Amino acid sequence: MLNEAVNLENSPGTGEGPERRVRDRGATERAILAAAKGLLAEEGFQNFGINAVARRASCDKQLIYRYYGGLDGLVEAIGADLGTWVKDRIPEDAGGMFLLTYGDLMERLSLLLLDALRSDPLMRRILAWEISENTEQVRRLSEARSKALALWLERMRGSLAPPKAVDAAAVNAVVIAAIQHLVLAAAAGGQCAGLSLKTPKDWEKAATALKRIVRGVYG
Amino acid sequence: MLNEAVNLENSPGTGEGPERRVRDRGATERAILAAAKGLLAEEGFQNFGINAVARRASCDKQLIYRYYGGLDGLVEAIGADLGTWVKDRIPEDAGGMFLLTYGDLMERLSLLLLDALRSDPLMRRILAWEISENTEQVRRLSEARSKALALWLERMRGSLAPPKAVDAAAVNAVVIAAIQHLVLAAAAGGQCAGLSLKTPKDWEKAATALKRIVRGVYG
DNA sequence: CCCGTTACTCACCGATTGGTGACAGCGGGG
DNA sequence: CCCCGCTGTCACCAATCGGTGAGTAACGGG
Repeated sequence: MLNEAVNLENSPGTGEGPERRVRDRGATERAILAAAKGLLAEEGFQNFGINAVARRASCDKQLIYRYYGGLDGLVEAIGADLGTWVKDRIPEDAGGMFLLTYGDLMERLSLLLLDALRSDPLMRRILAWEISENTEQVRRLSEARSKALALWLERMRGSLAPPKAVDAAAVNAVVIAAIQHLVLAAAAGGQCAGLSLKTPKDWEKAATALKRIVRGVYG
Repeated sequence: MLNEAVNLENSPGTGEGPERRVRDRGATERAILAAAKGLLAEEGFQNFGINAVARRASCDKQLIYRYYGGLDGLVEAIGADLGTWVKDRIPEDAGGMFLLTYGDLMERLSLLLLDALRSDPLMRRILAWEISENTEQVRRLSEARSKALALWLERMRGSLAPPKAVDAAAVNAVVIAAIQHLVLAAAAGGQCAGLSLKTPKDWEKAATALKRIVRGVYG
């Protein structure tokens, strides 16, 4: 019923067939993944859904089901893609790696992580997602992100052992928590606990405080 | 569902059962606000909407529009209600206030804030909401929460001045950021940066690390 | 040439969302 | 008394959501 005006002919001769979609599965898959990552990074997880991704990728949502098995699979693909994050963010020179003390190392790492997160909207959105939801979907993505972070830290740390006097794992977790929350709060509202986080000058202050904290613990 | 027995008399003398409200605007308004707070605290902001609140309050959503002017007004009412948070969370004895140093104070305050947030799901959800969205709605709620926190800190701090050698505002913001993120991550996934945050023993570790950090800065 | 596989599109489904207009029932004031 | 206003209920709207089944168009091997 109501099938009027459905069978319009689109004869190939007249005018131009606007943007002919080429039959290239690989390209389509890549377009979908890119659309998903871009959408998540720019809009956040709130409006992240099958329809929105398909709209952004300019393809039918059916293809998402076919190629990725739905949103879950797509999210998983994003997680897998996060593995490349590490490679992109490791300075290959390893120039600063003649650092002497664990304090030197952690100070440097803290600032590097701060900058890395500040310049990575996708990572931020995933982080915010982790905190706001606890579905299986998010949990798997979270695991991939956590693993990427751990790998990054391990690569950067090298073979320098932490001091035995303090519980370095716990202290580092607290420091990382601070960094992550600062970045998230800044991206969302431009401030955290009364401290403005907008201008480079603001960030200078935050970085100084962070350094002081790390130095206070590790000397 | 099946609201039969609504129009029964509510004579004050009889032992009445479960809280029946009959044409009582005040009670309805309170029920709506309570439903909104409970829903936000338990379910999070993801499924927080007119329909859900009305469902939980067992009333028609039209009343929410009438009495609060929609979700925005309701959220604002929650924000206003947050003012009571401070009063509920200040130990009146002020017993520990013979603290001598700023370091003593900040260590105590950090642990108090950690526990306060750990035991307050509503506050946690609002915090997560702030980080995930940046609508006008959230911004106003965020402001109320931020103000409540600042007031709490001020009341607890008393008249003890911070040392001039460090940028106490920035350092404290970083510490607060760490506390908030630890609590949020724990509530969501039970861990943060590889540090498990489930058992009291886990929290002991985190608290120790936090204390060490504060002491490292403020001596 | 035909024919099957593959890549892709479209129409439709039920459910739920935010939002609005109309209406019923009670109660107090004229 | 009647009437009006307040409280609460219901039906309905358009839009969007995730999800599915059926159909179409290109390609490539025989």
